[in-house]
Amino acid sequence: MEETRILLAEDDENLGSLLKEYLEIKGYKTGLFTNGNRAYKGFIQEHFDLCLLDVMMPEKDGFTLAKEIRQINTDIPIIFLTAKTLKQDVLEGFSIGADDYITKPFSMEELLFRIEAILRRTHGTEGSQQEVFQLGKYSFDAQKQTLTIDGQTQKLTTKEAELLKLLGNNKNKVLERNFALRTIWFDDNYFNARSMDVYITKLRKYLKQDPLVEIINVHGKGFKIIC
Amino acid sequence: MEETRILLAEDDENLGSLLKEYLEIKGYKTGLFTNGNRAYKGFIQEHFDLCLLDVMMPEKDGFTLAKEIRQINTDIPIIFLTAKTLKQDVLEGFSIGADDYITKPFSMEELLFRIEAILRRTHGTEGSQQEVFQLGKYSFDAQKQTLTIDGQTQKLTTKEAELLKLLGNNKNKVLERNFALRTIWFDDNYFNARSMDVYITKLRKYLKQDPLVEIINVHGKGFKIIC
DNA sequence: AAGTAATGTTAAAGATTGTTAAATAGTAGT
DNA sequence: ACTACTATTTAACAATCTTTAACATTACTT
Repeated sequence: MEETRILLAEDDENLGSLLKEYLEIKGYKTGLFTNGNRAYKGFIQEHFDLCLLDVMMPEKDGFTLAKEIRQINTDIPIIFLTAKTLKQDVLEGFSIGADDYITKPFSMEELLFRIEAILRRTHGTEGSQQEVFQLGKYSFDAQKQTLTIDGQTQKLTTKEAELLKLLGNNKNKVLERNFALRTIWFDDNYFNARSMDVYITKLRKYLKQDPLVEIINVHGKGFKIIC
Repeated sequence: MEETRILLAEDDENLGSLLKEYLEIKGYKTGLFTNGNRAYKGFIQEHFDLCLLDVMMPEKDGFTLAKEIRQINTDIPIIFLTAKTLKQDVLEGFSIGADDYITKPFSMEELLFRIEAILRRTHGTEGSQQEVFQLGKYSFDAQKQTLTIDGQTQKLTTKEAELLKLLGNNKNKVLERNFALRTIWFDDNYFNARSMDVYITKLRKYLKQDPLVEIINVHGKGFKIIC
Protein backbone atom coordinates (compact mmCIF):
# COMPACT_ATOMS: atom_id res chain seq x y z
CA MET A 1 0.00 0.00 0.00
CA GLU A 2 1.35 3.35 -0.96
CA GLU A 3 1.64 6.32 1.23
CA THR A 4 -1.31 8.66 1.23
CA ARG A 5 -0.51 12.34 0.97
CA ILE A 6 -2.79 15.03 2.27
CA LEU A 7 -2.81 18.68 1.31
CA LEU A 8 -3.89 20.84 4.23
CA ALA A 9 -4.79 24.48 3.63
CA GLU A 10 -5.39 26.21 6.93
CA ASP A 11 -4.53 29.79 7.81
CA ASP A 12 -4.67 29.28 11.55
CA GLU A 13 -1.13 28.09 12.15
CA ASN A 14 -1.84 26.60 15.52
CA LEU A 15 -4.70 24.49 14.30
CA GLY A 16 -2.81 23.73 11.12
CA SER A 17 0.27 22.32 12.75
CA LEU A 18 -1.81 20.41 15.24
CA LEU A 19 -3.73 18.75 12.44
CA LYS A 20 -0.57 18.07 10.50
CA GLU A 21 1.05 16.49 13.51
CA TYR A 22 -1.96 14.32 14.18
CA LEU A 23 -2.37 13.21 10.60
CA GLU A 24 1.29 12.30 10.33
CA ILE A 25 1.06 10.20 13.47
CA LYS A 26 -1.80 8.42 11.76
CA GLY A 27 0.45 7.73 8.80
CA TYR A 28 -0.56 10.42 6.35
CA LYS A 29 2.19 12.53 4.84
CA THR A 30 0.81 16.04 5.19
CA GLY A 31 1.67 19.27 3.42
CA LEU A 32 0.54 22.31 5.35
CA PHE A 33 -0.05 25.61 3.56
CA THR A 34 -1.20 28.71 5.38
CA ASN A 35 -3.00 30.44 2.55
CA GLY A 36 -4.82 29.58 -0.61
CA ASN A 37 -2.19 30.75 -3.05
CA ARG A 38 0.57 28.79 -1.43
CA ALA A 39 -1.66 25.76 -1.28
CA TYR A 40 -2.38 26.02 -4.98
CA LYS A 41 1.30 26.21 -5.83
CA GLY A 42 1.93 23.28 -3.56
CA PHE A 43 -0.77 21.30 -5.26
CA ILE A 44 0.77 21.88 -8.65
CA GLN A 45 4.30 21.07 -7.58
CA GLU A 46 3.73 18.01 -5.44
CA HIS A 47 1.48 15.01 -5.55
CA PHE A 48 -1.44 14.72 -3.16
CA ASP A 49 -4.21 12.21 -2.68
CA LEU A 50 -6.68 14.25 -0.68
CA CYS A 51 -7.29 17.91 0.14
CA LEU A 52 -8.43 19.44 3.40
CA LEU A 53 -9.34 23.06 2.73
CA ASP A 54 -10.35 25.68 5.22
CA VAL A 55 -13.13 27.72 3.67
CA MET A 56 -12.26 31.04 5.27
CA MET A 57 -8.77 32.05 4.37
CA PRO A 58 -7.31 35.45 3.55
CA GLU A 59 -6.36 36.17 -0.07
CA LYS A 60 -7.90 33.06 -1.54
CA ASP A 61 -10.80 31.28 0.12
CA GLY A 62 -11.29 27.54 0.15
CA PHE A 63 -14.03 27.49 -2.47
CA THR A 64 -11.96 29.40 -4.97
CA LEU A 65 -9.00 27.19 -4.26
CA ALA A 66 -11.16 24.11 -4.68
CA LYS A 67 -12.36 25.29 -8.06
CA GLU A 68 -8.81 25.75 -9.19
CA ILE A 69 -7.79 22.37 -7.88
CA ARG A 70 -10.78 20.80 -9.62
CA GLN A 71 -9.64 22.25 -12.88
CA ILE A 72 -6.43 20.35 -12.56
CA ASN A 73 -7.75 17.22 -10.99
CA THR A 74 -11.38 16.24 -11.12
CA ASP A 75 -11.06 13.19 -9.00
CA ILE A 76 -9.09 14.13 -5.95
CA PRO A 77 -11.23 14.07 -2.82
CA ILE A 78 -11.81 17.46 -1.23
CA ILE A 79 -13.02 18.03 2.31
CA PHE A 80 -13.93 21.52 3.43
CA LEU A 81 -13.29 22.74 6.94
CA THR A 82 -15.56 25.55 7.95
CA ALA A 83 -16.33 27.54 11.05
CA LYS A 84 -20.06 27.69 10.66
CA THR A 85 -22.46 25.90 8.44
CA LEU A 86 -24.78 27.79 6.21
CA LYS A 87 -26.89 25.56 4.05
CA GLN A 88 -25.95 27.87 1.22
CA ASP A 89 -22.28 27.17 1.82
CA VAL A 90 -22.74 23.45 1.94
CA LEU A 91 -24.58 23.52 -1.33
CA GLU A 92 -21.94 25.66 -2.94
CA GLY A 93 -19.30 23.32 -1.63
CA PHE A 94 -20.91 20.27 -3.09
CA SER A 95 -21.57 21.98 -6.37
CA ILE A 96 -17.85 22.56 -6.65
CA GLY A 97 -17.41 18.88 -6.09
CA ALA A 98 -16.67 18.56 -2.42
CA ASP A 99 -16.59 15.05 -1.10
CA ASP A 100 -17.37 16.01 2.45
CA TYR A 101 -17.82 18.92 4.71
CA ILE A 102 -16.79 19.26 8.32
CA THR A 103 -17.61 22.10 10.68
CA LYS A 104 -15.36 23.44 13.37
CA PRO A 105 -14.92 22.61 16.06
CA PHE A 106 -14.47 18.98 15.18
CA SER A 107 -12.62 16.21 16.91
CA MET A 108 -9.59 14.57 15.39
CA GLU A 109 -11.42 11.27 15.42
CA GLU A 110 -14.21 12.74 13.39
CA LEU A 111 -11.84 14.11 10.82
CA LEU A 112 -10.04 10.81 10.60
CA PHE A 113 -13.30 8.94 10.19
CA ARG A 114 -14.27 11.10 7.26
CA ILE A 115 -10.88 10.91 5.63
CA GLU A 116 -10.88 7.16 5.85
CA ALA A 117 -14.47 6.87 4.67
CA ILE A 118 -13.61 8.87 1.59
CA LEU A 119 -10.42 7.00 0.88
CA ARG A 120 -12.32 3.73 1.14
CA ARG A 121 -14.88 5.07 -1.28
CA THR A 122 -12.32 6.43 -3.70
CA HIS A 123 -9.67 3.75 -3.68
CA GLY A 124 -11.67 0.70 -2.87
CA THR A 125 -13.66 -1.35 -5.29
CA GLU A 126 -16.47 1.03 -4.42
CA GLY A 127 -19.98 0.65 -5.71
CA SER A 128 -20.03 -3.08 -5.55
CA GLN A 129 -18.93 -3.06 -1.92
CA GLN A 130 -21.45 -4.96 0.13
CA GLU A 131 -22.92 -3.06 2.95
CA VAL A 132 -25.02 -5.56 4.82
CA PHE A 133 -25.29 -5.37 8.59
CA GLN A 134 -26.61 -8.04 10.87
CA LEU A 135 -28.62 -6.47 13.67
CA GLY A 136 -29.95 -9.26 15.87
CA LYS A 137 -32.41 -11.15 13.73
CA TYR A 138 -32.54 -8.27 11.30
CA SER A 139 -30.50 -7.93 8.18
CA PHE A 140 -29.95 -4.39 6.94
CA ASP A 141 -28.76 -3.67 3.44
CA ALA A 142 -27.51 -0.10 3.28
CA GLN A 143 -27.16 -0.18 -0.51
CA LYS A 144 -30.69 -1.22 -1.11
CA GLN A 145 -32.04 0.61 1.89
CA THR A 146 -33.92 -2.44 3.08
CA LEU A 147 -34.41 -4.06 6.45
CA THR A 148 -35.32 -7.74 6.48
CA ILE A 149 -36.57 -10.05 9.22
CA ASP A 150 -38.07 -13.51 8.74
CA GLY A 151 -38.25 -12.98 5.02
CA GLN A 152 -40.24 -9.80 5.46
CA THR A 153 -38.57 -6.82 3.85
CA GLN A 154 -39.21 -3.23 4.82
CA LYS A 155 -38.04 -0.42 2.59
CA LEU A 156 -36.31 2.42 4.36
CA THR A 157 -36.14 6.01 3.26
CA THR A 158 -32.80 7.58 2.48
CA LYS A 159 -32.46 9.35 5.80
CA GLU A 160 -33.61 6.30 7.75
CA ALA A 161 -31.01 4.19 6.00
CA GLU A 162 -28.23 6.71 6.49
CA LEU A 163 -28.90 6.91 10.19
CA LEU A 164 -29.21 3.18 10.68
CA LYS A 165 -25.97 2.73 8.78
CA LEU A 166 -24.14 5.02 11.16
CA LEU A 167 -25.64 3.22 14.13
CA GLY A 168 -24.74 -0.13 12.62
CA ASN A 169 -21.19 1.01 12.03
CA ASN A 170 -20.90 1.64 15.75
CA LYS A 171 -22.69 -1.39 17.18
CA ASN A 172 -22.77 -1.26 20.97
CA LYS A 173 -20.83 1.98 20.88
CA VAL A 174 -22.17 5.48 21.24
CA LEU A 175 -22.92 7.28 18.02
CA GLU A 176 -22.49 10.91 18.93
CA ARG A 177 -25.31 13.23 18.10
CA ASN A 178 -23.15 15.92 16.59
CA PHE A 179 -21.25 13.46 14.52
CA ALA A 180 -24.40 11.98 13.06
CA LEU A 181 -25.88 15.38 12.42
CA ARG A 182 -22.81 16.59 10.63
CA THR A 183 -22.49 13.46 8.61
CA ILE A 184 -26.09 13.17 7.49
CA TRP A 185 -27.46 16.71 7.83
CA PHE A 186 -24.17 18.60 7.42
CA ASP A 187 -25.11 20.85 10.29
CA ASP A 188 -25.88 20.24 13.92
CA ASN A 189 -28.38 22.93 14.74
CA TYR A 190 -31.41 22.52 16.96
CA PHE A 191 -33.92 21.73 14.24
CA ASN A 192 -31.84 19.08 12.60
CA ALA A 193 -31.35 17.55 16.01
CA ARG A 194 -35.10 17.27 16.44
CA SER A 195 -35.39 15.80 12.97
CA MET A 196 -32.89 13.17 13.97
CA ASP A 197 -34.95 12.35 17.05
CA VAL A 198 -37.94 11.77 14.82
CA TYR A 199 -35.92 9.31 12.77
CA ILE A 200 -34.75 7.53 15.88
CA THR A 201 -38.38 6.96 16.77
CA LYS A 202 -39.05 5.59 13.30
CA LEU A 203 -36.11 3.21 13.43
CA ARG A 204 -37.21 1.96 16.84
CA LYS A 205 -40.59 1.08 15.39
CA TYR A 206 -39.03 -0.88 12.57
CA LEU A 207 -36.79 -2.74 15.00
CA LYS A 208 -39.50 -3.79 17.43
CA GLN A 209 -39.76 -7.34 16.16
CA ASP A 210 -36.52 -8.43 17.77
CA PRO A 211 -36.57 -7.45 21.46
CA LEU A 212 -32.82 -8.00 21.68
CA VAL A 213 -32.16 -5.14 19.31
CA GLU A 214 -32.56 -1.75 20.84
CA ILE A 215 -31.56 1.83 20.20
CA ILE A 216 -30.84 3.43 23.52
CA ASN A 217 -30.18 7.04 24.29
CA VAL A 218 -27.05 8.17 26.07
CA HIS A 219 -28.16 11.37 27.63
CA GLY A 220 -26.39 14.40 26.28
CA LYS A 221 -24.12 12.29 24.04
CA GLY A 222 -26.08 10.42 21.45
CA PHE A 223 -27.46 6.96 20.76
CA LYS A 224 -26.21 3.45 20.55
CA ILE A 225 -27.69 0.35 19.06
CA ILE A 226 -27.28 -2.77 21.11
CA CYS A 227 -27.64 -6.22 19.67
CA MET B 1 -1.87 4.94 -28.66
CA GLU B 2 -1.59 8.27 -30.39
CA GLU B 3 -1.83 11.61 -28.79
CA THR B 4 -5.17 13.32 -28.95
CA ARG B 5 -5.12 16.98 -29.85
CA ILE B 6 -7.82 19.38 -28.80
CA LEU B 7 -8.59 22.75 -30.32
CA LEU B 8 -9.89 25.12 -27.68
CA ALA B 9 -11.52 28.40 -28.76
CA GLU B 10 -12.26 30.53 -25.71
CA ASP B 11 -12.05 34.29 -25.47
CA ASP B 12 -11.87 34.40 -21.69
CA GLU B 13 -8.14 33.98 -21.24
CA ASN B 14 -8.35 32.97 -17.61
CA LEU B 15 -10.79 30.21 -18.23
CA GLY B 16 -9.01 29.31 -21.42
CA SER B 17 -5.61 28.79 -19.90
CA LEU B 18 -7.06 26.91 -16.95
CA LEU B 19 -8.85 24.56 -19.31
CA LYS B 20 -5.74 24.12 -21.39
CA GLU B 21 -3.65 23.40 -18.33
CA TYR B 22 -6.15 20.87 -17.08
CA LEU B 23 -6.59 19.11 -20.39
CA GLU B 24 -2.85 18.82 -20.84
CA ILE B 25 -2.47 17.28 -17.42
CA LYS B 26 -5.08 14.78 -18.51
CA GLY B 27 -2.93 13.99 -21.50
CA TYR B 28 -4.55 16.01 -24.27
CA LYS B 29 -2.32 18.29 -26.29
CA THR B 30 -4.31 21.51 -26.39
CA GLY B 31 -4.19 24.49 -28.70
CA LEU B 32 -5.77 27.57 -27.18
CA PHE B 33 -7.08 30.35 -29.41
CA THR B 34 -8.71 33.44 -27.99
CA ASN B 35 -10.95 34.32 -30.88
CA GLY B 36 -12.73 32.64 -33.73
CA ASN B 37 -10.49 33.86 -36.52
CA ARG B 38 -7.32 32.72 -34.85
CA ALA B 39 -8.94 29.41 -34.06
CA TYR B 40 -9.88 28.93 -37.70
CA LYS B 41 -6.35 29.62 -38.84
CA GLY B 42 -5.05 27.26 -36.23
CA PHE B 43 -7.43 24.56 -37.37
CA ILE B 44 -6.16 24.86 -40.94
CA GLN B 45 -2.51 24.88 -40.03
CA GLU B 46 -2.38 22.15 -37.41
CA HIS B 47 -4.03 18.81 -36.86
CA PHE B 48 -6.73 18.41 -34.22
CA ASP B 49 -8.95 15.56 -33.14
CA LEU B 50 -11.64 17.42 -31.27
CA CYS B 51 -12.90 21.01 -30.96
CA LEU B 52 -14.13 22.83 -27.88
CA LEU B 53 -15.75 26.05 -29.02
CA ASP B 54 -17.10 28.83 -26.87
CA VAL B 55 -20.31 30.06 -28.47
CA MET B 56 -19.98 33.70 -27.50
CA MET B 57 -16.82 35.16 -28.88
CA PRO B 58 -16.09 38.57 -30.35
CA GLU B 59 -15.47 38.82 -34.11
CA LYS B 60 -16.46 35.29 -34.93
CA ASP B 61 -18.85 33.33 -32.78
CA GLY B 62 -18.63 29.63 -32.14
CA PHE B 63 -21.45 28.66 -34.45
CA THR B 64 -19.94 30.45 -37.40
CA LEU B 65 -16.57 28.95 -36.65
CA ALA B 66 -18.12 25.50 -36.41
CA LYS B 67 -19.73 25.86 -39.83
CA GLU B 68 -16.37 26.77 -41.34
CA ILE B 69 -14.67 23.87 -39.61
CA ARG B 70 -17.38 21.53 -40.85
CA GLN B 71 -16.67 22.54 -44.43
CA ILE B 72 -13.14 21.36 -44.02
CA ASN B 73 -13.81 18.34 -41.87
CA THR B 74 -17.24 16.79 -41.56
CA ASP B 75 -16.28 14.25 -38.95
CA ILE B 76 -14.30 16.00 -36.26
CA PRO B 77 -16.18 16.07 -32.95
CA ILE B 78 -17.31 19.52 -31.82
CA ILE B 79 -18.39 20.45 -28.32
CA PHE B 80 -19.88 23.87 -27.67
CA LEU B 81 -19.32 25.75 -24.45
CA THR B 82 -22.00 28.26 -23.64
CA ALA B 83 -22.92 30.52 -20.78
CA LYS B 84 -26.61 29.89 -20.66
CA THR B 85 -28.83 27.41 -22.34
CA LEU B 86 -31.43 28.61 -24.71
CA LYS B 87 -33.19 25.75 -26.35
CA GLN B 88 -32.84 27.68 -29.56
CA ASP B 89 -29.07 27.68 -29.21
CA VAL B 90 -28.85 24.00 -28.48
CA LEU B 91 -30.88 23.19 -31.55
CA GLU B 92 -28.79 25.46 -33.74
CA GLY B 93 -25.67 23.86 -32.36
CA PHE B 94 -26.79 20.37 -33.20
CA SER B 95 -28.01 21.38 -36.62
CA ILE B 96 -24.48 22.54 -37.37
CA GLY B 97 -23.30 19.13 -36.30
CA ALA B 98 -22.32 19.54 -32.69
CA ASP B 99 -21.52 16.35 -30.87
CA ASP B 100 -22.21 17.77 -27.47
CA TYR B 101 -23.11 20.91 -25.64
CA ILE B 102 -22.02 22.00 -22.21
CA THR B 103 -23.24 24.99 -20.25
CA LYS B 104 -21.12 27.13 -17.98
CA PRO B 105 -20.43 26.85 -15.22
CA PHE B 106 -19.42 23.26 -15.61
CA SER B 107 -17.07 21.15 -13.60
CA MET B 108 -13.90 19.91 -15.18
CA GLU B 109 -15.06 16.45 -14.33
CA GLU B 110 -18.13 16.98 -16.42
CA LEU B 111 -16.16 18.30 -19.36
CA LEU B 112 -13.76 15.39 -19.23
CA PHE B 113 -16.66 12.97 -19.04
CA ARG B 114 -18.10 14.38 -22.22
CA ILE B 115 -14.81 14.53 -24.07
CA GLU B 116 -14.06 10.95 -23.26
CA ALA B 117 -17.56 9.80 -24.11
CA ILE B 118 -17.24 11.36 -27.53
CA LEU B 119 -13.78 10.03 -28.17
CA ARG B 120 -14.93 6.55 -27.25
CA ARG B 121 -17.77 6.93 -29.68
CA THR B 122 -15.62 8.33 -32.45
CA HIS B 123 -12.31 6.53 -32.16
CA GLY B 124 -12.92 3.17 -30.67
CA THR B 125 -13.42 0.16 -32.85
CA GLU B 126 -16.53 0.26 -30.72
CA GLY B 127 -19.28 -1.73 -32.35
CA SER B 128 -20.69 -3.48 -29.33
CA GLN B 129 -17.65 -2.57 -27.26
CA GLN B 130 -18.44 -1.22 -23.83
CA GLU B 131 -21.96 -0.33 -24.67
CA VAL B 132 -23.66 -3.46 -23.42
CA PHE B 133 -24.62 -3.52 -19.79
CA GLN B 134 -25.74 -6.48 -17.78
CA LEU B 135 -28.47 -5.41 -15.39
CA GLY B 136 -29.55 -8.44 -13.43
CA LYS B 137 -31.19 -10.75 -15.95
CA TYR B 138 -31.47 -7.91 -18.41
CA SER B 139 -29.04 -7.07 -21.10
CA PHE B 140 -29.04 -3.48 -22.25
CA ASP B 141 -27.44 -2.42 -25.49
CA ALA B 142 -26.94 1.31 -25.42
CA GLN B 143 -25.87 1.43 -29.05
CA LYS B 144 -28.92 -0.30 -30.33
CA GLN B 145 -31.16 1.10 -27.62
CA THR B 146 -32.53 -2.31 -26.79
CA LEU B 147 -33.30 -4.06 -23.55
CA THR B 148 -33.42 -7.83 -23.63
CA ILE B 149 -34.63 -10.41 -21.15
CA ASP B 150 -35.32 -14.08 -21.82
CA GLY B 151 -34.97 -13.52 -25.52
CA GLN B 152 -37.60 -10.80 -25.47
CA THR B 153 -36.31 -7.51 -26.80
CA GLN B 154 -37.80 -4.12 -26.04
CA LYS B 155 -36.84 -1.09 -28.07
CA LEU B 156 -36.10 1.97 -26.03
CA THR B 157 -36.47 5.58 -27.09
CA THR B 158 -33.44 7.82 -27.20
CA LYS B 159 -34.06 9.48 -23.88
CA GLU B 160 -34.91 6.21 -22.20
CA ALA B 161 -31.66 4.71 -23.42
CA GLU B 162 -29.57 7.72 -22.48
CA LEU B 163 -30.90 7.71 -18.96
CA LEU B 164 -30.52 3.98 -18.51
CA LYS B 165 -26.99 4.24 -19.80
CA LEU B 166 -26.07 6.84 -17.21
CA LEU B 167 -27.64 4.73 -14.51
CA GLY B 168 -25.84 1.64 -15.76
CA ASN B 169 -22.55 3.50 -15.79
CA ASN B 170 -23.00 4.11 -12.08
CA LYS B 171 -24.36 0.78 -10.90
CA ASN B 172 -25.09 0.83 -7.18
CA LYS B 173 -23.91 4.39 -6.98
CA VAL B 174 -25.97 7.53 -6.95
CA LEU B 175 -26.49 9.21 -10.28
CA GLU B 176 -26.97 12.82 -9.36
CA ARG B 177 -30.02 14.52 -10.72
CA ASN B 178 -28.21 17.60 -11.89
CA PHE B 179 -25.54 15.65 -13.64
CA ALA B 180 -28.06 13.57 -15.51
CA LEU B 181 -30.10 16.61 -16.43
CA ARG B 182 -27.12 18.47 -17.73
CA THR B 183 -25.85 15.49 -19.64
CA ILE B 184 -29.10 14.47 -21.29
CA TRP B 185 -31.21 17.62 -21.25
CA PHE B 186 -28.39 20.18 -21.27
CA ASP B 187 -30.11 22.17 -18.57
CA ASP B 188 -31.29 21.33 -15.08
CA ASN B 189 -34.43 23.39 -14.65
CA TYR B 190 -37.62 22.33 -12.93
CA PHE B 191 -39.45 21.11 -16.00
CA ASN B 192 -36.62 18.98 -17.25
CA ALA B 193 -36.43 17.49 -13.80
CA ARG B 194 -40.05 16.46 -14.05
CA SER B 195 -39.45 15.04 -17.48
CA MET B 196 -36.65 12.95 -16.04
CA ASP B 197 -39.00 11.65 -13.36
CA VAL B 198 -41.37 10.52 -16.08
CA TYR B 199 -38.58 8.58 -17.72
CA ILE B 200 -37.61 6.98 -14.44
CA THR B 201 -41.15 5.66 -14.21
CA LYS B 202 -40.92 4.28 -17.73
CA LEU B 203 -37.62 2.54 -17.05
CA ARG B 204 -39.00 1.02 -13.88
CA LYS B 205 -41.82 -0.49 -15.88
CA TYR B 206 -39.42 -2.04 -18.36
CA LEU B 207 -37.31 -3.44 -15.55
CA LYS B 208 -40.13 -5.06 -13.62
CA GLN B 209 -39.45 -8.56 -14.86
CA ASP B 210 -36.38 -9.01 -12.69
CA PRO B 211 -37.28 -8.13 -9.10
CA LEU B 212 -33.60 -7.92 -8.18
CA VAL B 213 -33.10 -4.94 -10.44
CA GLU B 214 -34.44 -1.75 -9.03
CA ILE B 215 -34.08 1.97 -9.53
CA ILE B 216 -34.27 3.60 -6.16
CA ASN B 217 -34.48 7.26 -5.32
CA VAL B 218 -32.00 8.95 -3.03
CA HIS B 219 -34.04 11.80 -1.74
CA GLY B 220 -32.77 15.19 -2.79
CA LYS B 221 -29.75 13.67 -4.56
CA GLY B 222 -30.74 11.49 -7.45
CA PHE B 223 -31.27 7.85 -8.35
CA LYS B 224 -29.32 4.65 -8.28
CA ILE B 225 -29.85 1.37 -9.98
CA ILE B 226 -29.17 -1.65 -7.85
CA CYS B 227 -28.60 -5.07 -9.24
C1' DA C 1 -38.83 18.08 45.08
C1' DA C 2 -38.75 21.67 41.74
C1' DG C 3 -36.85 23.42 37.76
C1' DT C 4 -34.40 22.97 33.54
C1' DA C 5 -32.75 20.57 29.68
C1' DA C 6 -32.88 16.65 26.75
C1' DT C 7 -35.46 13.18 24.59
C1' DG C 8 -39.95 10.66 22.96
C1' DT C 9 -43.79 10.86 20.19
C1' DT C 10 -47.30 12.28 17.11
C1' DA C 11 -49.26 15.03 13.70
C1' DA C 12 -49.21 18.72 10.41
C1' DA C 13 -46.80 21.41 6.92
C1' DG C 14 -43.65 21.63 3.25
C1' DA C 15 -40.88 19.53 -0.33
C1' DT C 16 -39.78 15.99 -3.42
C1' DT C 17 -40.96 12.21 -6.11
C1' DG C 18 -44.39 8.80 -8.56
C1' DT C 19 -47.70 8.24 -11.95
C1' DT C 20 -50.93 8.96 -15.52
C1' DA C 21 -52.83 11.33 -19.24
C1' DA C 22 -53.19 15.05 -22.35
C1' DA C 23 -50.70 18.46 -25.15
C1' DT C 24 -46.94 19.43 -28.04
C1' DA C 25 -43.10 18.44 -30.97
C1' DG C 26 -40.84 15.66 -34.15
C1' DT C 27 -40.64 12.15 -38.06
C1' DA C 28 -41.71 9.50 -42.05
C1' DG C 29 -44.62 8.46 -45.72
C1' DT C 30 -47.70 10.14 -49.16
C1' DA D 1 -48.24 20.33 -47.87
C1' DC D 2 -51.05 16.73 -45.05
C1' DT D 3 -51.61 12.56 -42.31
C1' DA D 4 -50.39 9.07 -39.17
C1' DC D 5 -47.32 7.79 -35.95
C1' DT D 6 -43.97 8.10 -32.21
C1' DA D 7 -41.31 10.65 -28.81
C1' DT D 8 -41.08 14.11 -25.49
C1' DT D 9 -42.78 17.58 -22.51
C1' DT D 10 -46.19 19.64 -19.69
C1' DA D 11 -49.86 19.44 -16.44
C1' DA D 12 -52.36 17.56 -12.82
C1' DC D 13 -52.91 14.98 -8.96
C1' DA D 14 -51.32 11.14 -5.72
C1' DA D 15 -48.02 9.30 -2.77
C1' DT D 16 -44.00 9.56 -0.10
C1' DC D 17 -40.20 11.76 2.43
C1' DT D 18 -38.45 15.30 5.38
C1' DT D 19 -38.86 19.00 8.47
C1' DT D 20 -41.23 21.67 11.80
C1' DA D 21 -44.27 22.27 15.60
C1' DA D 22 -46.46 20.94 19.66
C1' DC D 23 -46.88 18.61 23.69
C1' DA D 24 -45.53 14.50 26.73
C1' DT D 25 -42.12 12.20 29.15
C1' DT D 26 -37.72 11.28 31.14
C1' DA D 27 -33.18 12.57 32.91
C1' DC D 28 -30.28 15.61 35.20
C1' DT D 29 -29.19 19.56 38.46
C1' DT D 30 -29.58 22.16 42.55
